[in-house]
Amino acid sequence: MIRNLKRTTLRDQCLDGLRAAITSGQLHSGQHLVETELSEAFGVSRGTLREAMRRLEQEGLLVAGPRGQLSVRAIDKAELGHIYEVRTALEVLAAQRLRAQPDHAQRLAHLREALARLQRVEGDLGEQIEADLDFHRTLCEQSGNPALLTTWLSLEGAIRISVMQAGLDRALRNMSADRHHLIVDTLERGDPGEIEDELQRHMREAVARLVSAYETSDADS
Amino acid sequence: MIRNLKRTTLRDQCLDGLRAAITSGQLHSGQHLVETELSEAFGVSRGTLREAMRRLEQEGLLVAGPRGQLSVRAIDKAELGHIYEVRTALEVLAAQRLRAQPDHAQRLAHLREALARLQRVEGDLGEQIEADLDFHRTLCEQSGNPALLTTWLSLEGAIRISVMQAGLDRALRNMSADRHHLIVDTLERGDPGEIEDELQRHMREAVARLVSAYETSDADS
DNA sequence: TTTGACTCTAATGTTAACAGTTAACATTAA
DNA sequence: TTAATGTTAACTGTTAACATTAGAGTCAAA
Repeated sequence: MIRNLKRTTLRDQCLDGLRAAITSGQLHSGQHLVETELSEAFGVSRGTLREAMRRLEQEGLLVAGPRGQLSVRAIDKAELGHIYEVRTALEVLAAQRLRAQPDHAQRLAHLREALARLQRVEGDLGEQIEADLDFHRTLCEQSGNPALLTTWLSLEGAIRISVMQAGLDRALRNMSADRHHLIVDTLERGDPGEIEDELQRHMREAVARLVSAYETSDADS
Repeated sequence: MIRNLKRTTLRDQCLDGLRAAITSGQLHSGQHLVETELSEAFGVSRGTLREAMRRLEQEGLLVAGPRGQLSVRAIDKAELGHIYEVRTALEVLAAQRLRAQPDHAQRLAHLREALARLQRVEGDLGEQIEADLDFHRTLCEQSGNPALLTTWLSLEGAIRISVMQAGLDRALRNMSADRHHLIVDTLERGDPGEIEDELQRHMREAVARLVSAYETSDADS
């Protein structure tokens, strides 16, 4: 099979590298990023790095301070709630649209696949968060609405930061494939109201988990 | 009175200038943008311009072709439908959240203000589209959820391009303040289902208008 | 007519250096 | 001692130049 070869620019490598560093916690929330240090660390020039940073800025992973100084975004409890409110609305729409597709059986199969992966990696914290996000991303992909996926992706960075801030271990405690099983089952049954309720509940619980982690870390400090 | 001086970087000026050029139709859909030409036109270096372009790329106003060549995004009928589907979901959420705020009366007042402007400019095409977007943006602002506004803004560029492609005159024909009056009235009455239905209808009609404009221009060509 | 090698050009990718600004520290004078 | 004023170091804003590559065009040989 002949595929398009992918050309990878330094800028894109920086982008991926930075994103990974942030979402893995190597660069923690609030940390100030110095262009000169980073460009040296990546072995690229400042101009190249800056383009990547501008992108991350708009993705919501970085925020600009008064003098243009970029730092890793910190997300408080209120913002977390707001983000998940939007996220929920998007995924509810995704579920409804998926259901309305003529080939929804096939699309559901993709979702079941993502679910299977989620079960497979149960126990591995790093993999589990990836599998979880993958499941929800798949839901948006299979909605048949690319704009919906794009919009969801614009929230993904912020979601990852929230999880990272809450602490991987805390965030994932009580988080299992079972809950996602419920979503797929509900989707299969196909009652729109039921689907919405199930997703609302799923998200509400996720927020509660993350917020509680915030509070215990508040107590620590 | 001594005020804080407004610090405006060249990058941000380029950003605004480019956005304006695109959404005003000076740069038409599909047009290829050459860095060297633009940087010369703006009187800035390529590096500075590139940062602005990267941002517009992620805003969805520009798309990158092979070898990184950026051109003004063209939106087809299918994409238009997808975008408005997401937009509708966001605004429905905004309306529901606005309604749930403790000071929703005050927030509704802001919306009425935007409505008044819409009535005031009736007739002036350029102003009308601005007032229309302003109304819907205000709805998101007054939802009390900043993340919702941010997400909506990430669609605004694409929406403007759609309108521009459809042609200002065609897009705005049949578009009146009356229809927005209905939204506010429904919001005031406060029945969630009714609010959703009204917004759905509003958007469905908007898409129909825009798509019909596409088709007549298809016939022209 | 087509293929292949070659050149040339135009555009983006990338870099290094310069300029301006801020914040912290050192110095001086009252 | 302290408050005002140099002074310096660090960082971002900005630029100009160099590197690389896709694409068009040319031309000769099969």
